[in-house]
Amino acid sequence: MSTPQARRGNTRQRIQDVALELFSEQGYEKTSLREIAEKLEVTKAALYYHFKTKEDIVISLFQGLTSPIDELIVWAQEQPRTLETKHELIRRYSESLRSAEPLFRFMQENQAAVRDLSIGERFKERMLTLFGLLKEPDSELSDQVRCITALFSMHAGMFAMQNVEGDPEEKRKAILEVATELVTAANPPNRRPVRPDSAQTEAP
Amino acid sequence: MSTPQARRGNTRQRIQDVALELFSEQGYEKTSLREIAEKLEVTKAALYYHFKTKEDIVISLFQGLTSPIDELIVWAQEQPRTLETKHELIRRYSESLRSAEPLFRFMQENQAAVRDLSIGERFKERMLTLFGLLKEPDSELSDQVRCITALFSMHAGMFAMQNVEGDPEEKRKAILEVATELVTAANPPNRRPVRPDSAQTEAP
Amino acid sequence: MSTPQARRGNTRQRIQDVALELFSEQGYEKTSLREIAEKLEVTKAALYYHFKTKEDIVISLFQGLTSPIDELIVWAQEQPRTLETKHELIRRYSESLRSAEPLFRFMQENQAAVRDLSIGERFKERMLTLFGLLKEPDSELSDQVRCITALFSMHAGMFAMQNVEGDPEEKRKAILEVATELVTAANPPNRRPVRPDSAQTEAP
Amino acid sequence: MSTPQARRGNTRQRIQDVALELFSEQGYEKTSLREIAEKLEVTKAALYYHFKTKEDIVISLFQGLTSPIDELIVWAQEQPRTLETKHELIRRYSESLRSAEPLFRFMQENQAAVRDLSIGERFKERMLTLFGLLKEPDSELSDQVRCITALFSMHAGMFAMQNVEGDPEEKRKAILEVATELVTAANPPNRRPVRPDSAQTEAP
DNA sequence: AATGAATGAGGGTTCATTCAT
DNA sequence: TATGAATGAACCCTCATTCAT
Repeated sequence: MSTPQARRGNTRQRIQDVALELFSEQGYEKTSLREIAEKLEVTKAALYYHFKTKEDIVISLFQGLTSPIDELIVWAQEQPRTLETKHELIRRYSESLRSAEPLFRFMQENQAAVRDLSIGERFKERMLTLFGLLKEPDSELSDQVRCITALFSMHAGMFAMQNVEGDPEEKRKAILEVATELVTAANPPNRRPVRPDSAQTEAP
Repeated sequence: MSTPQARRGNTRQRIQDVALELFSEQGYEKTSLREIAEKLEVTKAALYYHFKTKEDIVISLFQGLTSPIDELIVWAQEQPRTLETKHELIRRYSESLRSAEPLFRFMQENQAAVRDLSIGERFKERMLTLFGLLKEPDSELSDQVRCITALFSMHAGMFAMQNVEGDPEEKRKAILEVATELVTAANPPNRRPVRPDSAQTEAP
Repeated sequence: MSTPQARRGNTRQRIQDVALELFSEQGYEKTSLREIAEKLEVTKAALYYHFKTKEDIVISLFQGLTSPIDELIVWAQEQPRTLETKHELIRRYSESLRSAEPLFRFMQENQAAVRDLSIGERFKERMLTLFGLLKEPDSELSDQVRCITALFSMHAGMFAMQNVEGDPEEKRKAILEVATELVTAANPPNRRPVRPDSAQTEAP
Repeated sequence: MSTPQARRGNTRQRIQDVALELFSEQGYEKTSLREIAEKLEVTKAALYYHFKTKEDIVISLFQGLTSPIDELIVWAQEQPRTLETKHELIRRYSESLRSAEPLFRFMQENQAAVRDLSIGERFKERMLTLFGLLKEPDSELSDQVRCITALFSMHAGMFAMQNVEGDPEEKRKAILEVATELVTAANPPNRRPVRPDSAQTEAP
């Protein structure tokens, strides 16, 4: 399974795999490059052939994740700001997260470490943008909470439910369902008509 | 305000304050005892006079938090398992958290570090117990998600909303409101009639 | 057995007892004052009320031992330099050691530590003096070995024989017996003239 | 002689040399890795490249010694249990020790430290095995003392006689001579024939 | 594509010791 | 006759990183 021959040429990938595994198991700070190297049966120096720094490994891990999200954001910005769009937004988001579960677990559990890791700031921006796309500009506090909770539950959901029995895909659907409800509740249909400060009579 | 004389006798407290501040600002692993000591203008060794290990400092930080929660759990277990009880449960829980916000930020952002910190396991148990008190024994996946999300939103809520403007106390209320809704939705009134173990024929 | 009342006034003694116990059990360097203090249920500072330094404790431990040996040396120097005197010397020496066994175990097992402990040099002198009293001035190498071995076996004997079953007092006698033989052999009465093993009739 | 270039490739060896030197000069506990590193003009971290722990250095020092002794033990167990075998045993043992003098000085003077150093227990076993090979199964206490003394004198002998003038090789021979005598005396010729553990009618 | 050897900075922790009270 | 609080120095050890080969 990991004979020297089989390792030819895919060391970079293997480093990423092991790194993600250990990072999300033990945390970023507690995982040393020595540990990663040992598990791969290579030298620490070999890691430095493939990655410039420890942080670089993390960055590379996120590379497959950020562009899908960026595309999603672009897509959403092009759509009309309807409830349907929002529903579709989180549906697609949920989809994106499916393959990235360990990455999110890692991020969720290592926020303190990730925060000053350059990826941190970038990610926060995305979150705020998504948040902005979900909530109405002047919505009430509680509606904002609903939107944030919707996003968070999708991030944290999967591994927060490790103790709950059930098929992973079923869980994901359940989480999406709740998130959708929250978004729905955060966008009351009859709100804008009544709002006095800008007679947005979007009546049919 | 910080003359050597004025510091007599409250060093332990001051260590805890600075530690919590730095831990939740920079993360547990990235905060060194040297740093804490320097900020206090004492020696590292002085910290060791007051606390046996670095972990011991963390444990002491949680000491004021665990017992209120334990009491809350005991209280809830003595109440009838009604929706009102559940509402009151999270209302009280929200109250408990008010003073413990930095502690929760710390825990939320350092899960990886906290996990093998002895406090981690204990805390997880509490969460599972609370979860068990909120959800009905045989509730559907989506209802379980609602309960977990309710709990999580209360933990993460405050600092997840740092970018949202508004009075902290207002935010807390908004969060509580959403959490309450989630719990309500997770406990559909027409479910209980069917439950066999206690013919609660709550007529339609 | 160690009520606060019973401890009145004899703390100094108790420190010495515990110190000797721990020193010879774990070694001098590995035994910290904290450990001693904890076992006594006093503070480290209390030790410093009774002893100026850690080394001072050791010195005090040897105080009961050095004078008997000094007296023994004085006595021996006043006697005629006969074999009988030498026998009596080691007999009395053996007697002195009986009560000082833990002390010798400590010294034997912590030579490296004791060496630069001021007591070390002083003790070495005594040993050399005793050695000088046992051997004849111009004796052969092998006879010098016999004398040194006699002394050493008395020091190391007791705890070197911990694995051998038997009554401690019996052991001491056995050791003394062997030591006596060694001294006898090192002091052949008719030495140079007659040595038997190779009719070296070095007659004048 | 110690240019960076000349040092390449033999650092491990140099660490061992300096370590043994310092350990036996100052004691194990009192010798810090900083000291060793400084004397070698490398960093402490360099030591850790070559040895996993401080204890590991000690273990490596003993590696050249234990196998000769083990072989010696095996050899002796294959021989008939005669006096000649015993003589040859200690003769060979003495030979083994010749090159290991500093090591034995170290061990002898740091027993307390070595005792819980993993090497300690292993070494003690060897000693007991050798002891068992020298003494007769049911020999008297005094004979057991003779055997133990024989062994000990060979260990301690060399550096116990540092103050005695004479050629080292001559000293070794003298020590071996005395040890041989002790073993001889511990194995009385007329004991075995008669031994039915009682009625030892040792004819005149 | 990788290694062997090393470094500098810093980690948490422990020590003997001091001194005002 | 002790203690509470603190210190400075040192400890062993680990880390991410470098660089010649």
